[in-house]
Amino acid sequence: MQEMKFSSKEKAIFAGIMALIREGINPYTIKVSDIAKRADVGKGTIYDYFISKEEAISKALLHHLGRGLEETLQAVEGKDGFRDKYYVILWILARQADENKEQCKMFSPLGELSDFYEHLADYQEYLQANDRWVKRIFEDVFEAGIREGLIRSLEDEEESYREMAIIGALAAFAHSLYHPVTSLPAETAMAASYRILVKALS
Amino acid sequence: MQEMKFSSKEKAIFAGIMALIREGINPYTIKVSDIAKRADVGKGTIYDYFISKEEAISKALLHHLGRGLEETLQAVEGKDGFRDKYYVILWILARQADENKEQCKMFSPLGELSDFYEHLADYQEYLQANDRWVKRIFEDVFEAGIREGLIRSLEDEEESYREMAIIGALAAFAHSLYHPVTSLPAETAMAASYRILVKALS
Amino acid sequence: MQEMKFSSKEKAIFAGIMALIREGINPYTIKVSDIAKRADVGKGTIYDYFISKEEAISKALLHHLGRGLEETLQAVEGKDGFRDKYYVILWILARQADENKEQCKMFSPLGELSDFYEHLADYQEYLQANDRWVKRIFEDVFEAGIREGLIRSLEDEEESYREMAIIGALAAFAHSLYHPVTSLPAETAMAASYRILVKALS
Amino acid sequence: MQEMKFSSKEKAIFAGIMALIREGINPYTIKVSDIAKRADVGKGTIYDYFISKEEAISKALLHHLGRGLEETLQAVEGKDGFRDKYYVILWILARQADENKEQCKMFSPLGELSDFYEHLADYQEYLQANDRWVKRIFEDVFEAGIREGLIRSLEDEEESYREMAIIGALAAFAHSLYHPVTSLPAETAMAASYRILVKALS
DNA sequence: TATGAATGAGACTTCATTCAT
DNA sequence: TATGAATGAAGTCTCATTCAT
Repeated sequence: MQEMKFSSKEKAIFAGIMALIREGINPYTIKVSDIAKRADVGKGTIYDYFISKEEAISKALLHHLGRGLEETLQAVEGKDGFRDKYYVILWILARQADENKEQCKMFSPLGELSDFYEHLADYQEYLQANDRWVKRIFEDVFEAGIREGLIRSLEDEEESYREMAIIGALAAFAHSLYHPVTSLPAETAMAASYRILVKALS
Repeated sequence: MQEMKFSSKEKAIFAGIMALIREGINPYTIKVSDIAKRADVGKGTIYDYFISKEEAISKALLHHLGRGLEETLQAVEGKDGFRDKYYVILWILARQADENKEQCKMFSPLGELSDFYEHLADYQEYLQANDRWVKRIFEDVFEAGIREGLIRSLEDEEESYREMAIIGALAAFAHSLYHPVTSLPAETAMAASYRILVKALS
Repeated sequence: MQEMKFSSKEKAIFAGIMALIREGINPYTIKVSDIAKRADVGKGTIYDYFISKEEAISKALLHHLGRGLEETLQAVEGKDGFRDKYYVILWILARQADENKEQCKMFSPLGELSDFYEHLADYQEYLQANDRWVKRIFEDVFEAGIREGLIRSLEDEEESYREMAIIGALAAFAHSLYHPVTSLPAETAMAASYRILVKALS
Repeated sequence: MQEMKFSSKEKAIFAGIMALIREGINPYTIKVSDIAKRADVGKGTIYDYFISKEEAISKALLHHLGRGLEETLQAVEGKDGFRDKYYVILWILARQADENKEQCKMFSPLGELSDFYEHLADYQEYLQANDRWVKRIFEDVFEAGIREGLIRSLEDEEESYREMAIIGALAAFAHSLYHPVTSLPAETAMAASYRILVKALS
């Protein structure tokens, strides 16, 4: 997955698409001409590298997701304690909430853009690759928690419980970021999310 | 809010839109002609009641959401214990996961359809109405939990913590429903969700 | 075939297409927007009646052909003697050479536009209908010739010879009309064509 | 005419174009990239030798036509009697009907591809060159016929009659080759064509 | 009030042509 | 000289919206 390199044009197109999304344009309403303008390539060039607009957007999204998760893992590994590792994820989520909304999807129950991804021949492959990143991120966090005695070491059959707990804790935080009515200070929401996680796993 | 009644044509249009979405058509790709066919009305009629396709879909979605939340509240009130009340919500989520994916959004951190809602003049009004439903559902559940001593009565400033906890617990369950790779038995996932909630709030 | 009536829009589109062709625009290079402009209808209207540009042009051509052949038959039946009947066809060909080039195709060895027609589901049906018109025209001419003793009555197996003879005689005339280098007075070419026919069949 | 030599690239391009046409691709829908692929040259190379796609196709077609006519003349000259000379042309037409449809155009009343040729600066020159070939072919046939007393020697003013007769006889045969409904054995059609010619000219 | 035939702006995509290498 | 990656003009077709009935 990581080995597959992209040409400079492909990378420019990906960057253009993500720039558009970051500006708040809905992936479903992006126009080819916008992508071309943003990526500073001709419209035809997009079709030299992708067979359709959908494929270009799907691949851009998935690629971005993969890169984001990879960076998240590095950030988590770069921290030492359980709390710091978890907070790193929360900060990344918070930053992404400002910039765009895609990254969060990985931790979210909803794959709203699946319609897009389904256009993709290697959809499942991509998705599994991303799942592997998520797994590694979670494992790194859990190991620290267990080492520090903050969370209990669970038997095998409860592995899925642990995963649900961290997803829930992250989703609760993400909800506070995205939900327009509630406006909670980021620190308070982070503390609450961390508390949910620790209590659920202790 | 409840007072605003809809004409039979409006209701037919709402029903047509929701039928389409339930069939798996993405709200962004619904065509006016599809709605008209589904609702068994002329295309022009839609513009007699809504100023644009976006408004029709937005209102249909929000109306559906409101009705769903109202029914959820009734179902929750119809149950007696904390556990049963919470499980009723989980079962409703599970059913909706089969039928469509919209309802869940309310509990989800992501308002993926916000582009649609934003076209709506009375967007905030609608949203707040739905939030009020959610609040009432959660309160009913929490009261039972406190009565039964299963969850602690929290001070005011921690109200948002309690809300985040239930949102997280529900989101964790919803994630297990929607995420294609994990396939956990519904009962196991429900038990896990309930456990997360109780631990977080005890 | 003849029973199929066309709506006023369809007829307008047919007329627009034929007007374009009569102006010398090659059927392969006609643009949808040109047709729409010529027919004074919206571009979209064309797709309400035909599934593609190709279908619209094919049907226009075939319809025009059918109408032309029908009129030719009537003109031939309206004349009395063998010579006059045949000359009517020649005059029609001469007129059409001025106006457009399609009609002649029926009498011509080449169905150059067959690429178009092949897009048509009911291509064969149309073609056979036109062939039937051609047959009836030829029969009417031949009967007069036999009555007048100008051409021999042929046995059955030689029916195809007779048909080839008249096609050849007509094609020879048509060639003189279209071939840019030879410029023969129309009357001379007609006399020659008639002479070829009579000699071949006597 | 013969003196104009073509470079190997030009000949490769001509061959590529004719290969495409022989495969049944309509000259109007040929793509430059197809030509390049077929001719095994770069797309840019085509523009080093021709100013446009149209010119390349036109010249390929005309060149092919000229070569075909040249070969036809040689074949006709290679035969001895009137009948054999004429039949050689018929066999060539029959073979070409299998392979492609272009060659026949010369003998046909219709220059359907004239739109192409008109793009050509030296269109008239080309056309006249081909006409000269056709004339020489016909003359060779006629001389034999006169020598054998099968056809009458005509006065000057009737030269065009003789030409029309042979064109008509050939067109009648070509029609039987191309018209999809009639399916006459080749030999029968050839005999009929020959009979038309002899009767017309006796 | 209700309709759906008609519209045309604008989307996606193709492909002839260019030009840096 | 030869190439083919890149371009963008221009094509086909869709579909939200209008309006005469």
